[in-house]
Amino acid sequence: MEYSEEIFTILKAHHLRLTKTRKALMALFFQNDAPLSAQDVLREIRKGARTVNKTTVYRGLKQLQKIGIIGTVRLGDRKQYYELAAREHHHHLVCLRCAGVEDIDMDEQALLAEEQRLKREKRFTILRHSLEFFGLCKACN
Amino acid sequence: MEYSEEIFTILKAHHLRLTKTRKALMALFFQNDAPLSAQDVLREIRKGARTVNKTTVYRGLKQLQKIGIIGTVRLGDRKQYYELAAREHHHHLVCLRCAGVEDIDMDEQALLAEEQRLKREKRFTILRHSLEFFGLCKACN
DNA sequence: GTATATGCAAAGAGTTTGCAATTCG
DNA sequence: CGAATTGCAAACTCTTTGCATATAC
Repeated sequence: MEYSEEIFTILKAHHLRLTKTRKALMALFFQNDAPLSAQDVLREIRKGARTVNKTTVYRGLKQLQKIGIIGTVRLGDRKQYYELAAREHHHHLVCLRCAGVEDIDMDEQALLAEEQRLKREKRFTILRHSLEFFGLCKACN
Repeated sequence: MEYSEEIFTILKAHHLRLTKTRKALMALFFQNDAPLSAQDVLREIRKGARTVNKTTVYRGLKQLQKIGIIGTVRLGDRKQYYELAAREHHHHLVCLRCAGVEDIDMDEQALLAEEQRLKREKRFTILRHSLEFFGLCKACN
């Protein structure tokens, strides 16, 4: 998905307008790989000489999530983090010291097999999983 | 670890008294396999005709965690959940409909291999990981 | 012009802190 | 007795809601 036509179409389909705030949000997520919290988003947008209210940001994030443009991740603290949903499924490496986050791609064979087993043995239908690694990054080590 | 001598020794080593609240907390965790939130704990203790203040519960949970008797888990909402730390490492199956939680044990070969890779390729020291599955349980299916 | 967006203040959930009163050992 | 524990109220973080005003289409 690229930031322009397609996004615009999705918004229109949901009767959402292409406002300045929404544009700023999009730009942020298309520039950033790391998951962003509402606070992160606020801070970043404010750097760009725009004043935005936190309520607006919270509402904007929720709407983009609802229409499937961004998705949420939990990284061990009480915050909710957001990242582009179009990106392929991946997990995160969270540094416990500097709080930095790195994306990682890994072979999910084993996890998928496990999900099959759970389906078979416990009759539990798995819809998604969350897997994050915590530790110390290269710099903090 | 069993609920009695050893626990008592650990408490004493940390200058913690064996109070009624602490006893109630222990009993709960030794009876329950599912991770409990502070609210859960409050509700359960109150069932037993004891009145406990939520502050006391929050403080109690934190202390037991600090001395290593219980550990924390995140299950996708904003709450913190606790469970006995002595139990072997495991993961959870969370039902998105009834919010029920089941423990699961699985072969972690693949995850450990992945952690080795991260250590090698990214110089990231993994201290722990969190893996939870979300979906619909047998009853809610 | 009208439906959607925004800002502001206030409220809500979960959790923590300060302080005086209480209890364990 | 003295240190550890409790309860209560208040504060704090993250997030949501209500309502009047502003803006996109």
